[in-house]
Amino acid sequence: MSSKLKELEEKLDPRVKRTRNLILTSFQSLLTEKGFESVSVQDVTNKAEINRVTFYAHFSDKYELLDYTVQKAFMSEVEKRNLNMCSYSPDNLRNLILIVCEFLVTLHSRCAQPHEQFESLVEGTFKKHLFELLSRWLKESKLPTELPATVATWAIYGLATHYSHLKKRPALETFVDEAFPLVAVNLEQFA
Amino acid sequence: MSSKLKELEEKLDPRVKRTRNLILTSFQSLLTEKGFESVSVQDVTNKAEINRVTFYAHFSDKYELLDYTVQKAFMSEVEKRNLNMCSYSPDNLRNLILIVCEFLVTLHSRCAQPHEQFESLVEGTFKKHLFELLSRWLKESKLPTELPATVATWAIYGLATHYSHLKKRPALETFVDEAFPLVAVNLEQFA
DNA sequence: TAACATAAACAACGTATGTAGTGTAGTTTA
DNA sequence: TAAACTACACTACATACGTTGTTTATGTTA
Repeated sequence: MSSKLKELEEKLDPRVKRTRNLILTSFQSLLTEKGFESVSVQDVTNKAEINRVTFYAHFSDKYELLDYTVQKAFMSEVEKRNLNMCSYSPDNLRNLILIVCEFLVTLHSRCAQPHEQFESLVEGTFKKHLFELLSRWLKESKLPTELPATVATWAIYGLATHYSHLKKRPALETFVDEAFPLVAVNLEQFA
Repeated sequence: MSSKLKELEEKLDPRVKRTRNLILTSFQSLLTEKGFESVSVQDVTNKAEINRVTFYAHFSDKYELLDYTVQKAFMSEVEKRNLNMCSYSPDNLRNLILIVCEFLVTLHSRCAQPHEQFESLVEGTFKKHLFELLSRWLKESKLPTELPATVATWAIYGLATHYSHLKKRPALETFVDEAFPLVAVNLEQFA
């Protein structure tokens, strides 16, 4: 899945790779500086030292750029922890919850004044991939998996959002201990 | 809560009420015609026959307008079914799930090509109110309610989104029968 | 009804967006 | 290495956004 994506990316024209990376890194550093809402396409292309029009050859707008960024970040996390090709187990679930929490905490620290609109956008992208992953985990089951996978996806993302918004965050492990059973109830039949 | 809001609105300058209504109805009909993404502030004010600048005296942008619209719609649904001031019971939960599903189905029928960004925005607003409602339901409990309320909020909204996106939707009652236990597991301790 | 307060209209401005056309320079393939 | 391809730069344009200042009209209060 994501390895296919990598292959595709590696075969690209070096100019394209270069430009895309310039856009990505400029975008990320601007995100930390000023926050998503106040970053313009102009800003990105200025920092990347490319022409503004070139930007539109790669992304249709800054929302698609955000999408792409989030997707890349999530996939690299998942691969790092080898969660991509496994099936449901309590341990895997714990790790997954953990990843999502970490991801959102990091996101908040790396993005100045993350406002609602921004978070909504990230959420949409992120959940899509989370759902795919969970569906893969439950795939071998003979039971219907759509609804449990849906509930789990949303519950995990919801809990992680909650955690990342707390003023005084407890230790991540502590939180995951509390959160885990709330998600696991509906998945245990697949263990 | 929402009654307070109504009181406030009724004391408004008639000119304000008039203008706001013009904006709201124009917006809604444009939503059905062209879909959220392709509606501009200009469009709204043209149809409402007010000056574009006047719009900004009422809403800071079209996103805030959407926010306001969703909020009003949700609250009126909740009040219609008297779900506002009660506490957790299986029956209330069923009705709540039902409302949310209906809301999203209606939304899709009333909005041309609802795209991701649009749905994300609706979701943000909607979940905020859903969470408040559920928290109110669980309030009297001595148990901690934050995490269960969070999970329930997200699970309900997730399931409703899933339902509203199905090509061939089963009868609403049937779906709610399936969905209900997945949400209720974590709330039964409050019954 | 007179005095006051303020909502809305109108004109004008600077900025960001997204698109189109043309030329140039870097990349791939034969 | 020559030919074909295409990513990028640059110019230009039409459109939408959000704000400011001024005037007019409508509503409120004394």
